[in-house]
Amino acid sequence: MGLSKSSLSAKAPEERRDLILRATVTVVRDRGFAGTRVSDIAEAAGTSPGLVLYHFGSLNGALDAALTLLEDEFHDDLARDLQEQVGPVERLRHMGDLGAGLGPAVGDWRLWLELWVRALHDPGARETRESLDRRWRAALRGVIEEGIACGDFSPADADAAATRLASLMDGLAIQLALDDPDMSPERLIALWWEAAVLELRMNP
Amino acid sequence: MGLSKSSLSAKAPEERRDLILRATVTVVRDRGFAGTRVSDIAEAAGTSPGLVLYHFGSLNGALDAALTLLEDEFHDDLARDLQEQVGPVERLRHMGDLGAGLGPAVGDWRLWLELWVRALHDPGARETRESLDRRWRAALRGVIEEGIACGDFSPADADAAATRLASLMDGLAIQLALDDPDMSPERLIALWWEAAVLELRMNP
DNA sequence: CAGAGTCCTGAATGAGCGTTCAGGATGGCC
DNA sequence: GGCCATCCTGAACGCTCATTCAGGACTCTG
Repeated sequence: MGLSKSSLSAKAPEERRDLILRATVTVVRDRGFAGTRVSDIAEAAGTSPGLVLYHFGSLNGALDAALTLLEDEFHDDLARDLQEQVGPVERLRHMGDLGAGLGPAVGDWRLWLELWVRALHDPGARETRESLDRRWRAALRGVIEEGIACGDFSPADADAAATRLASLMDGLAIQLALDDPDMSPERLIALWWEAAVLELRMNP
Repeated sequence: MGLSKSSLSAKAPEERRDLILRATVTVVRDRGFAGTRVSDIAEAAGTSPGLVLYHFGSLNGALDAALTLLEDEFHDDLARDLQEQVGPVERLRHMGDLGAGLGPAVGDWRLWLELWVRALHDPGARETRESLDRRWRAALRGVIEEGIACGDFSPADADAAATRLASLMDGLAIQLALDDPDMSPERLIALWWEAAVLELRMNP
């Protein structure tokens, strides 16, 4: 029995660390930052509270590390996802799908809400939030410019249109995250797409 | 000295209760729901922790009561504010100002963020959130219909336009609440108004 | 195979905080 | 004036955690 126990311990510390990180994201997702305890993370990761602190120094350290993991994955997923699409119209449409939670890139909007509130009080979270937002908006802006270049889009003001479409997505997604009965992924996509058509004066 | 102390106590309990409620809102505004302690509220209200519990039963009771106070005031302020404006265009413009934080009705968007996150985990907050949202959207919807009736607005889809304009306001306001360097009250107003012009096909 | 370093555990510690409570003051009522 | 209900205080209680720590096990190195 000593063996069976030890087969789990001291084995592949990097894997363990990563496991804990993902467990942290999971716990934050349904408990929120404020409700996440060290023991919750440990339990979700199938390990002991001590190990969480061993790897990350403190609860806050684990939360911060989870945040940066999230940021990196978001970046990679988004870049990969968009590359798979051909042409600005398809890419734009795909960003709508991502916003509706259909892809891995945006993930769960509840996490975004949590991040926003944490950003109100924690400088690290504030930076992560800004960085994530910047990347998302830059991607949107890139798609729009691509569309302008090839004649698919002709917005009156590309900058304003990009900001509005990004903000609209946030606002719609809030309702989705909060399970508002008036919102659904399909409706979000439809509403957002119509706004995009309007803003970008798309050529049919 | 016994007198000077007693002059503050046991005097106007309703006032005291209200004072505590307002103190609660203040504390939540800059500490957040998760960071608000009973002693913070007591200190901000210039009273003792015991009294907070005496009036509201528990910390959560105080937070909930503060939330309903907020909801009522929001409702009253919004109705009054809008009545002071003449015509749908003026009213719509005023709603933009309110969203930018210029009026008392919307108050502080940081509180809205906090409310959203609390709504993720607390049923009471969820209801308050939905109610506030409904009222705000109903007001917007009312203004839009008024504008349609008198020919100022002619949106392709009034429902969709209302939802989008409300959501856009939320999304823009998040950046304002988070002190995003790319956002300011003036920019929010301008961006939102342009969207309204576009969505509602306003007659100039 | 001995020793050292790394990884891991879970019980102990101690701080922070919600809540309780015993008691004091006030104001109204008879 | 005496009495009672209400209002109010702040010290004390007890619980919930984050964090510490002493020790055990594994892996690698020589």
